[in-house]
Amino acid sequence: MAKVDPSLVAHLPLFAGFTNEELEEILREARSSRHPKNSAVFVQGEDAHSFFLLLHGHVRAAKTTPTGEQIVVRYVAPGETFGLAMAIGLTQYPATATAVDDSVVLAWPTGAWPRLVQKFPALATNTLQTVGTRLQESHTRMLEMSTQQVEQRVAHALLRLAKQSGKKLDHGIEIDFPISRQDIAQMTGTTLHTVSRILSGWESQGLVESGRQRIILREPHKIFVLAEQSADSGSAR
Amino acid sequence: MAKVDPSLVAHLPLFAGFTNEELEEILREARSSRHPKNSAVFVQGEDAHSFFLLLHGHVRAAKTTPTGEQIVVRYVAPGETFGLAMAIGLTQYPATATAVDDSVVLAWPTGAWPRLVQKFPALATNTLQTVGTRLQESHTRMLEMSTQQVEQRVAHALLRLAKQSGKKLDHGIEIDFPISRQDIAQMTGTTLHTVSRILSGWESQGLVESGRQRIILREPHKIFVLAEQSADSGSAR
DNA sequence: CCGGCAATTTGCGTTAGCGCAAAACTCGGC
DNA sequence: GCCGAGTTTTGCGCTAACGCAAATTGCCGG
Repeated sequence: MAKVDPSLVAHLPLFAGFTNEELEEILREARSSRHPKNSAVFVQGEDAHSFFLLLHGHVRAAKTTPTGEQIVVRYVAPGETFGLAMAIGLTQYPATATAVDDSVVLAWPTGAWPRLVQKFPALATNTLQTVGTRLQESHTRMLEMSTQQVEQRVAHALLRLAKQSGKKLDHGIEIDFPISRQDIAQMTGTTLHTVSRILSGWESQGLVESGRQRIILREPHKIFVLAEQSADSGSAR
Repeated sequence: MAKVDPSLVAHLPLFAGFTNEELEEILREARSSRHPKNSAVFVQGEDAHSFFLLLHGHVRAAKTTPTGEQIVVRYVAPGETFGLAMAIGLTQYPATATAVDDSVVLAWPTGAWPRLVQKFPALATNTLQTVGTRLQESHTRMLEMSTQQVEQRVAHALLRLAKQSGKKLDHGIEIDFPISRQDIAQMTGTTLHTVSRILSGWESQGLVESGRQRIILREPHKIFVLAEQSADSGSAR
C-alpha cells in the first residue's frame, strides 16, 4: 500500500508523455498489492472491479472453456497492464490472471478509468496502442497455429518468452519464471506430452536445457532456425 | 466522392455521442471510393496511408505468411472500420483487405487521425472498444482452434458469419456475400478439402444448402448444437 | 450457345500428433 | 532424511485430418 514513485513508471508506454505531477495524480488512485505465487489476481467471469499494472513478478492470463480446456492468452511481464476489461467495454474479466511468481501489482478501481481518461486523453491513445499490439500478436499466433506444425510453434513460443522475459546467461537465455510443459502446450495448442517429447529431443541435441518448470535456451539461434523452417515435403495450405 | 450524410453514420459505434456538426467536420476529411469485386483496398506491407469505414459491400482482411499461406482475419461488414494500422502504432498494413463484393468505403488519410483524436477524444475511446472487442474475438478463435475439432470450428465460423452478415430467408439464413470453401478453411485453420467434406455431409443431412461461393444455413439451430457439442469419447486437453 | 477457368467434390493412402497408461523424477514440507 | 504431490518422460496404438490426384460442376465472357 506504500506510495509508488512516479519516476519508476514514467518510462512505461502507458504513461508516455506524462509529467510527474500528472503521474502522481494518476497513481494516487491506485492501490498496490502483493500476490503470492500461484494465487489468482482475478478470475474469469468475475466482476471487473479493477484494472492492473504489474510492478514485479509474472502473471499468466488464461482463458477457459465451459468444459475446462484452457489456453494461455499471454504472460504479463513487469511494466505491462492487464485486466483492462472495462476499457474495452466488458463488465466481467474474460480470462483468469494468476501470479506465477510472487508478484506486486498496482490496481485502479474500474470506476476511475472514465475519469482518468477524460482528464488525460493520452491514456486512451496509449492503451489503444498496446491493445492494438496485442491484437497483432494474437493474429500472428493464429497464423502460426493454422500454418505451422507443433515443433515450429513451440520454438516460436519459447523465443517470444525469451525475448519478453529472458535472463541472459553466460551461454544461453533462461525463461525467467516457472513454466511447465503444460503451460507451453496451452500457448501453442497442443498437449503436454507432445511438448515434452519435443523438448526432450531438443535437449538431446543440446539446443535447450530444462527441468521442472524451468527452461534454458542454449542455442537460441538454432531454435530460431527451427522456428522459421517450414515442414519440408509439404506445400502451402 | 459525394458528400456523406452524417445521419447515415451517426448510429455507428465509432461515432457514438457525436453531434451532427462534429460528424460533418469529421466526414469532411474523408473521401469515399468504390472498389469492384475482388480488388484490393490495401495490401499487406504497404504503407498505411489511410484508415477506412465500410459503407457498402464486404471486405475480407487476410494475413499472409512469407511462404504464401493465408488466414482470413475477419470479414468486414458495412458500418465497421478497418485498416486502423496507424491508430495502433503501425506504419504499414499488417494484412490485405480485399473487396469480396462491389464495395464503397470512406477513407481518411492517416495524417488526419492524430488531429481528429485530439479534437474528439471520444474517437479514441470508441476505437479502443472496437479494437478490444476484436481482441476478444481473436482470443475466442484461438481457444476454438486449440480445443475443438474442425467440424465444430466450421460450425462456429458459419454461425458467426450468419450473425454478422446473414440474410434471413423463409427457411434459413444465407451468408450475404460470396465465400468459398477455401475462405472458410482459412478462417478455421483447415483445408478446403476438409471443409468441402464437412459441408457435403451437412448438405446430405439437410442442415445447409450450398453452391459455388454461396451458403445457406437451413437449420441454424442444429448447426448451433453441432458447434457446442464437444467431440465425445474425448477428455479435456 | 459454347469454351474454359475456377470452384467443388470425392477417393485413397499417409501421418503428425493425440489419448491413454505407466513409470520416473523433483522438490517442498514435515 | 523421508514422504507425497505435482511434473515430466516415454511407449504404444489410433484416428482425424492432411495431401495428392482426378473427376465434376457451375459460371462468366465472348
